[in-house]
Amino acid sequence: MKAAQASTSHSTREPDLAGDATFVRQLRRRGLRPTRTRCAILSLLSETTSHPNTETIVDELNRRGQRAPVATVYQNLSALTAHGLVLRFMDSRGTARFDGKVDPHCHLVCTGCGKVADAELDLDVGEPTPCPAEGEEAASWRIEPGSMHFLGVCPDCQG
Amino acid sequence: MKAAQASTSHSTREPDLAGDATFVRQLRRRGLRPTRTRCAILSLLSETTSHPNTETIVDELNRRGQRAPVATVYQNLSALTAHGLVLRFMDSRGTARFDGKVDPHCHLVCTGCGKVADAELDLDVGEPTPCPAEGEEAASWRIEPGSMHFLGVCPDCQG
DNA sequence: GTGGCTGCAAACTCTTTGCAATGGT
DNA sequence: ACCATTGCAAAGAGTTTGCAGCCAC
Repeated sequence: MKAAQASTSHSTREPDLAGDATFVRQLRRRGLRPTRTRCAILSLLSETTSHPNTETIVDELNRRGQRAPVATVYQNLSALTAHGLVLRFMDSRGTARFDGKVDPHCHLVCTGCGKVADAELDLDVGEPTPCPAEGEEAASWRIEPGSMHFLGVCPDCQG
Repeated sequence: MKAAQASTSHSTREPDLAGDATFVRQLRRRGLRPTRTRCAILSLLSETTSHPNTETIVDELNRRGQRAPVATVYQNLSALTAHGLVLRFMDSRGTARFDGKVDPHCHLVCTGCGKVADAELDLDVGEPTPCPAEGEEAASWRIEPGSMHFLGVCPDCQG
């Protein structure tokens, strides 16, 4: 995963932006400052497929020595979401879940335990056609890639 | 919509179960007692395509003279959901939304304002195939009909 | 140096829980 | 009469907001 670019210029304190140069670049490209917390969040999300919630992300950051208060993590996740670096969606409990994988795929969300699994849909689904229901003109929505979700019951919760 | 069956037997107080016989039957069939609140909720949901949240439902009940405290409405919506009489899902803000239409269709959920629109998908989408990711065996999920959701940006929120 | 970010606390919203009173069968 | 449901209050979880101090540019 490309070793840390080590401490280069400025001060000698701590390996600043302790993160992977890839994340720094991603953040800069979107006009976001590459802070340690953000790099750590991106790094963490790129390594998992478990669609963690905010609490889990905070815990994992702590575990990695990249301690950050909840509010900051919320803010960062909002910023990253708004700039398209991560995908945010709600599980069946109404808790926000995050996904570093932004390319098209879909999610199975368990209505029993809230678990989320990635899924593939073998057919190439085009854009859904909004029903021009009450007042809603047939104007088109901008659908986000990788944003398809199915509610269901996971194997563990069946029975 | 089939006029009320009027007061039949028992007491003469208030038109009890002031609701449509259809809803009474639906509730009984699922083993739920047909209370006024439940009939009113079912009636209300059958008349709208706006996927109201709990607060909106409470307001609408009040407007119809079927006053009920929030907690009761929450409980009833949970019961109705658990028994498959209504569909519950989360909008992009993590607020629960309800849909009286349980037959297969899909939802567009606006990440900007939280609005939800019904949509049709012209192709017959089969079951999604879960990726057997980390620990998750290829065991199959039970997918609920009418539970497909897309995140996107509605016409009003674009620009 | 300046403006964005962090970090801590407090507030807010949505939802659930507990329990006595009421209502449906 | 019995048990589910109501109705009210209070607690709980997740998230947002405010503001002083810090850091990236």
